[in-house]
Amino acid sequence: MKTLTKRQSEILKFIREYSSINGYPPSIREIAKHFFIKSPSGAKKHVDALVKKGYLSRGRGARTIGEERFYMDSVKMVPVIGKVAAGIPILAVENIMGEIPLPESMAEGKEIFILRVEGDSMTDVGIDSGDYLVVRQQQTVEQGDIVIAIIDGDATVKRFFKRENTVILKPENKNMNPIEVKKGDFLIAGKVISVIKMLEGKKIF
Amino acid sequence: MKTLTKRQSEILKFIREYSSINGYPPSIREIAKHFFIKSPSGAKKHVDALVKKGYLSRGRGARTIGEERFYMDSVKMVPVIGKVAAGIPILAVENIMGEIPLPESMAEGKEIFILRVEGDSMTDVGIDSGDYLVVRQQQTVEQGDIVIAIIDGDATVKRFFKRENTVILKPENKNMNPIEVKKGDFLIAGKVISVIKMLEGKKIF
DNA sequence: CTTTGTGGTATACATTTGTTCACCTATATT
DNA sequence: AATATAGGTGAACAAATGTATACCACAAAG
Repeated sequence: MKTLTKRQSEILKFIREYSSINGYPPSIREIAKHFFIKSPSGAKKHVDALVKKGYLSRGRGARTIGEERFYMDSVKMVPVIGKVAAGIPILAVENIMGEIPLPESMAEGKEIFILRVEGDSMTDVGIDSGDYLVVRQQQTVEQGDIVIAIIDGDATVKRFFKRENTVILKPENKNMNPIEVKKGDFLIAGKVISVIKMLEGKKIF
Repeated sequence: MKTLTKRQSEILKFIREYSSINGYPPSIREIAKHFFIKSPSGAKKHVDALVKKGYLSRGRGARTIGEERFYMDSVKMVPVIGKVAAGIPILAVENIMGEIPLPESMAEGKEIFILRVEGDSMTDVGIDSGDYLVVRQQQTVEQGDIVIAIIDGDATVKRFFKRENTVILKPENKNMNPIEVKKGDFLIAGKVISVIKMLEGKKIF
């Protein structure tokens, strides 16, 4: 990647910060204003230079500065699900808070999403409140799998056991008791395939 | 959060996909064009509705549709460290097995690396053999931090406690005893900032 | 029955924004 | 000395974009 002048790198930094805060990039004139450049063409030259050097891309109309992000093909963008709204499918836009990149090896399969854990139902297997779960959406799970079950519109993490006519959803926490539910009274949203713990208390979003 | 009509949710989805691909949001007219709506005001009404319901925000000029609480994390490549070779700095090329992409929010800071856990010294806090640790390289750690300590060239995970002239490295496992080491007999390679558990037994490499 | 929300067409207009051109000043390179 | 790159000013213009208004139709809620 070609090197940038001090000024160019200041301007790239501003564009990134602005985009991150607002969700859309600055206009040429806004860049000029921020750096006290009195003419739009002054700012435009910097943007042109950054495009030429491969740091930015441009579209046609107004305010179309894009950041050139070239992900390797091993990167997969995975949606992060917020509060699950009752009745709405878990992967509906209403539930998606954002997307984060994960390596393919952590997110193999088609319908992968991430959920934030609330509650202490699985502390005995190292899944604590605030942790993030990588979940593969699937209806059929196997004996003993850790699953996301939706009961009364609420998403819960439990270990799955099948009985003859019912299903046992067992919390991995000595202080909590397993729940026995009939088929039809719950939905399996998917299987937990990995757990991400943020030890410094940070949130992904 | 208020529910969306089918149409509104289609349009929100389009705006997110467009923004994710281009780095800037679509214009009102581009939305109209995509959905074969023949008048810009037709599309504008949908955007207005999405703003009113709290899913979008707007700025002043052209192409200023912002996404309320929608985040796209950027990618950071993080090296995965294999067996730590005695005497060689942990981040030396000899120790690096490969790199995986992680979101910035999981890998904040300069010198981040990933280690695979071997052994059961931290099972009581949910860190099991085979898990991956995201570690920030730093010499100074605080009371109670989970750290990577190098003793006799071997990397081990322990909880760190400082005494007057020694340091206690405590395994979080009821069956194991804390080790007391003198300053100089060990090295702090870094602090564990997050844990990744692969439940299906897969390896990152 | 009236109101509200949804979803749309059509037209006109104001504003923002991008772009170009001419010209200026440095600094570094050939 | 000539040339390229970086950084900038100023004015004029073209294009893209947002907005307002009027009007239509349908469905749900009061």
